[in-house]
Amino acid sequence: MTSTVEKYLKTLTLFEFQDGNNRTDGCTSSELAERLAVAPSSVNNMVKKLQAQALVDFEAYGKIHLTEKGRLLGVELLRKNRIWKAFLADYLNFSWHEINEIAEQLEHVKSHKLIARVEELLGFPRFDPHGEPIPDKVGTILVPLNKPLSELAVGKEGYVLAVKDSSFDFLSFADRMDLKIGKSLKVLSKNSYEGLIALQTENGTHTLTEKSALNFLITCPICVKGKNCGKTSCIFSE
Amino acid sequence: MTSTVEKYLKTLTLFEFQDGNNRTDGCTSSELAERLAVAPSSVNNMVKKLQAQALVDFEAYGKIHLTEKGRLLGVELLRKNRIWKAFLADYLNFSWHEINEIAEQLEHVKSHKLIARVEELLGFPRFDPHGEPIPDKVGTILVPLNKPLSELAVGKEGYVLAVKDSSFDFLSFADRMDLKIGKSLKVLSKNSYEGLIALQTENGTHTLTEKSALNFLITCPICVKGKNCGKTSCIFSE
DNA sequence: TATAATTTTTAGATTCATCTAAATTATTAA
DNA sequence: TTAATAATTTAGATGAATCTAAAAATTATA
Repeated sequence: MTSTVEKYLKTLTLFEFQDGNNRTDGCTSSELAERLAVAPSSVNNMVKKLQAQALVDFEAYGKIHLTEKGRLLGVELLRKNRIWKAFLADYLNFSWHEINEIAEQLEHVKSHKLIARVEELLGFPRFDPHGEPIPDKVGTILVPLNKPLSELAVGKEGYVLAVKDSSFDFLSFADRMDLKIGKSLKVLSKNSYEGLIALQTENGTHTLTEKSALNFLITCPICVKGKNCGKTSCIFSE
Repeated sequence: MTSTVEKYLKTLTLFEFQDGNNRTDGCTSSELAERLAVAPSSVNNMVKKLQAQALVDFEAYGKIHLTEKGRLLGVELLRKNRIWKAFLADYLNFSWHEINEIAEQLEHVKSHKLIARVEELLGFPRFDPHGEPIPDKVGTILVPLNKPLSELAVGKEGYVLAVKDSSFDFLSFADRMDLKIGKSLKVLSKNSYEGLIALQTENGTHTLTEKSALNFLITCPICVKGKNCGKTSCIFSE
């Protein structure tokens, strides 16, 4: 198993869990090619090899689907990636936007024991610093309830569970507004004509566009655990 | 800079600092080939490429020498390797003989900031868990005073600075006698006819052959810092 | 010093992952 | 339904790092 193969499997797994939901309709060669920043013909080439190892299902001109074997390996990579991210943030004080590049290298280190020990050191976290769920050892991914910030009504309160854009510019922007994972917020007002949302964060008040707001996934500290908080300010009430 | 190139540079650097001394007579292709577990022709091929990048000096049928540029890169790899080893031992409780394989993967992760942060987390250690010196950021390697255990007279006391054999069997054997890095010992008696040495360790008393004793490098906790302890039981006195 | 043994180098092949450019198949729109 | 457009696949090439087997050079031995 080369680390290139690992990269393909991880990316395919991310496609399956896009938007927190299981997606079974697979992905196309060109979608995969774009995500991997590689030519479509390279994907085509590699997918044939993956098929020969029973890691994907594929037929000419069709969609690419992970097999159960491929999915398990892909989820394991996702697990490694997110545990390392948590380590970089918690133990080495890396900021949000510096983490991705390093974690992508660390995830390819081959040692089950290593990742288990790091996980233990961190106290078995369930989410990485971007708010993404960390799969457990048997490959189960717990996807918590959430809503994009853009759908929150005025007066609703919650905290940031995850962000969907991981570009440097976006993460810096989020940093400035103090909209980091775990930070709480309240919707102060909405201007639906202009598509602007005013927020109270732990930092102060900020205004952002609906388009950016789409990239923040919000949840409720009680409801996310499977309970029901019953508050009217809860983003899941009504 | 591929990680294969890094492996070559690191191994060449280890040749230069063999036995704690600077060795300037270079190494041959076949020596390098053996250490890297690769065919001599592969080395020959690669050395030409390294030369094209001014990382080594080499001419046909001659010895391989690192250039200053190559040496600096090699020492940096050594530095990374040893900092990771310290991390694996101190933070993740890996045992002595499990560390090598994992550190060899971690050392190729590309991020100066990462290794600097890990070093900081560990409190800027000067030696790795095998007792090998950790080069500093400018590539200086501090080689502490030491003597092989086999040269210690009866009554001398010291502690284990490093071990020279890193085979699984040897390290397990050392573990059993509690002759780990940093552990103290005293020479109780010597049977020079049979070549046996009796020791008091933190663990109890043990007997080992002169041949094994050659693989333990011993030092004095005071003298190693450049001072002079003055005790008669010091391994550097008389 | 000539010959044998060893070491080093060359030559050519292989595997992995990628590319470009051309050919093929699928999809969309007129 | 046919032509235009887009996506996918094939074919052939490239670069990295390796290998084996044969040739050349060096070193050791008789």
